[in-house]
Amino acid sequence: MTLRETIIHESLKLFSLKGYVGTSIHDILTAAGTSKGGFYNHFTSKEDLFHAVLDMARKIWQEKNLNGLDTISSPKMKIIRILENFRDRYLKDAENFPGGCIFITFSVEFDNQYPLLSKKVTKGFVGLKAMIKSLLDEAVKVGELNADTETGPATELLFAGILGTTVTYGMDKSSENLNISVQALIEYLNNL
Amino acid sequence: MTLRETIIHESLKLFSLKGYVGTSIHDILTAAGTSKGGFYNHFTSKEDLFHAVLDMARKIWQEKNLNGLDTISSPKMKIIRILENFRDRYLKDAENFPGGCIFITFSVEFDNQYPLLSKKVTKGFVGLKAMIKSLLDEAVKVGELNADTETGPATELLFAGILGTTVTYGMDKSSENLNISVQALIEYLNNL
DNA sequence: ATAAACAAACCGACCGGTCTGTCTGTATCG
DNA sequence: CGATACAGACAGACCGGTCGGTTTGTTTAT
Repeated sequence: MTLRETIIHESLKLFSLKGYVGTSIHDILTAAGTSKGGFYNHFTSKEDLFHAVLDMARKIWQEKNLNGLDTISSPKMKIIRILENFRDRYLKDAENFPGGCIFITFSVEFDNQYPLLSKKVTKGFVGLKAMIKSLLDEAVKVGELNADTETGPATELLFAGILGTTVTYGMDKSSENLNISVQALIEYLNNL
Repeated sequence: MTLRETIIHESLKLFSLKGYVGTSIHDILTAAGTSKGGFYNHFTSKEDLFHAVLDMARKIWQEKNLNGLDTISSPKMKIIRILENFRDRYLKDAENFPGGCIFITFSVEFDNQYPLLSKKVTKGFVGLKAMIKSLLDEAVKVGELNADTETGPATELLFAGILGTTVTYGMDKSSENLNISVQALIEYLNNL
């Protein structure tokens, strides 16, 4: 692993644990075992690093949450698979996100304060929400859900449920509650 | 309003907007129109102020979310009233929480980093969760919900839904999405 | 006169970022 | 082949500015 990669990966973990503002360049240098010279040889600023970290986090998010989705044809089963991936592969991924979902941390840290960074983070959430909505619409189309199912409210509930579960798991780190929450969301989907 | 009260109220707003660490003493002094002397005459430290702010936030939370609850006897209607209060009286309360729910901000900011402060913040969430659980149990008891209703998962879903809605509203500040989310939670409760 | 309330200069620690210098690997010469 | 030139990688001293907190001094009310 190159120094640049090491810095990005260590920063990802530190940002997950302490947030962007709460993590100092010094913290990063110590974790990556380098110095100011090493850092600024690869990044022009802390914000430059942030963008690199966010890109890496996005890649990991996709790998974890969309895993195996291409082998499933049913849109309803696709949503369930996302929920299971979210529970089993993503939230518990302490190697990359020891402090919990980095997007939640960023979004809470940035809104009202760093609109530009906030906007970039929010984009990911919008994408997830749109994906859920289009899968629900498709499920209605192919008859997996009743034709009169209101996919708008269902999307909002599933999306809010995922976010809320993430926050809760960040606080109590309880696998048990996590399993119950996700199971409740799956059953909600099945009862639509 | 005394200077102490002014400082607490302005800090509440600033913490809601920028978080605890992100808000400097200088910011607070400017907002409250005072100086270091005025501040440290009433508080021994920034953390001392934090506790005062948290106590005030808790009071406001109760006033807003539990409003009118004592006039309702039905446990199910009580939960619905809480959800409506949460939507109409609490989240949109820009006077006290211009940057959104301060407890979410604090919990995300503190977990993994300030365990003592985190624990104090988490206590409030635990209380809300327990309240929802006991209201659901009571609803089962009085026959408002089927006897075989699993109140555990329902509690987790409602709780995660509230937290997720809070995070979402903090990001997009969309009243429309907020209304849809809360309505979806109410309908989930009615379909239990 | 006295004490509380407040203003503001000041302190050391730490912040992100710059700058200089060293060290190492490789290309280019005789 | 061996000496030299040079570029990129990295170390760490250093910069101005801001942080939370202390101290000193002044105003105000009793």
